[in-house]
Amino acid sequence: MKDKLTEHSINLFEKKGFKETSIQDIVDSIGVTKGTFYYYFSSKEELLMDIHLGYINYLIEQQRKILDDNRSCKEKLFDIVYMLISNIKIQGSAAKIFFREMKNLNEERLALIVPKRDEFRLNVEKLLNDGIENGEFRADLNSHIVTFGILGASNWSYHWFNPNGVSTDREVAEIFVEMILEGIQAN
Amino acid sequence: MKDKLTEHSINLFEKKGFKETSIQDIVDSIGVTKGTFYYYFSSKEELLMDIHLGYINYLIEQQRKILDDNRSCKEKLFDIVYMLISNIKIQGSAAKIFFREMKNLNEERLALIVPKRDEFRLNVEKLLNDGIENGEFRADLNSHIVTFGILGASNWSYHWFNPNGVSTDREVAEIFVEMILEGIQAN
DNA sequence: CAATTCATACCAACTGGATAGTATGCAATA
DNA sequence: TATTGCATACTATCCAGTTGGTATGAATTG
Repeated sequence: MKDKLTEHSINLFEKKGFKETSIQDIVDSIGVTKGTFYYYFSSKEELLMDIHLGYINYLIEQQRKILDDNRSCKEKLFDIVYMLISNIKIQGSAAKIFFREMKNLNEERLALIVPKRDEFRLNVEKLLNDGIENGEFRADLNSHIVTFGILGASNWSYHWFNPNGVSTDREVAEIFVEMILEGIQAN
Repeated sequence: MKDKLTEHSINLFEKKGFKETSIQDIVDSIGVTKGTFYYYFSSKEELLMDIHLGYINYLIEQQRKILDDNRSCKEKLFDIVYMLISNIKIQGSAAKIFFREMKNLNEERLALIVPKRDEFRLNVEKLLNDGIENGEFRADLNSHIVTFGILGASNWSYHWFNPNGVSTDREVAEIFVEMILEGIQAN
């Protein structure tokens, strides 16, 4: 029941927003009552925190698997971009909530989320630095800013990417990584 | 007074969110009363619409100026990316509201905003196609998806770019456009 | 084995506070 | 004196969270 509440909440929060979705809306969508909700969650914000943690923890876990692999930096970069885009199929609604509704968490809770978000980004930055050191990437790279660029392109896809559309997640990832690695300039 | 109300609303909406900011909060921040607000706006949503229109119309106008110039596609691409990032100084709060609070507009109003957002994107896509035709950009480019990548990297910057930080808007734009044009791969 | 206790999982009704929007009033100004 | 630019007071509604339950089944005990 707790999972059911969370799943339905994610759908409703995505469509209508956190503040715009009442507990009543959530429990009505399942056919239970508010008592049930407060049996599983102590507050609406705790539910939101669960959603945030579910999203970011999954991403970090997947990233760790990729980084622990014994592959080139280029390949790892592709894997991370691909993972972010393919994750839209799995967690697209949660992604929207994560970036849109973060302001509804109090400072304490934010202090648990923000470092995880930063960790994910800094891992990419480190990957770039490793690639610069081993000669895979250009030596004159500003890895800090470039990381924001790569993650921006990838993360932004939750705004437009349709997992059931004509382009697959893999195609998009390939196009993105080719742009990032080789550029769009004609030779 | 109308501009003052709008400006203060933008600041409050950015910090607390649209639904979380009451009309009372807005008028209190200026020291007037709700009567004043409803003298200038017929509803809270109309104010939000004004903010959305102000943001997107400004972007389209700036983009038009860039595209009408007689410069290369590469230069125009740089100008657009630079414009988007430097715009954070001017309209950063409105940008956050634009992408975060769009769901608070009704269908009629959304139907006026979404085409403008699409227009901006399609203009970039056309710029890429022009560049492909005239040989500035690679012929095998998927301009549709690459456009999403470029705009993603640029737009995402409102999440992290600090106009008063160490990197200037111009530096970020230069790093982004170099990544987009030349790629990060070592030769 | 039968009675009792107890935790689990839910339900229904209510409260207190907040909030968008309205109706009306009033002073300055043009 | 009519309009502009506000202020005041009010209404109707909504909603998070609380309180006090009930049904069920499993474990405990006499």
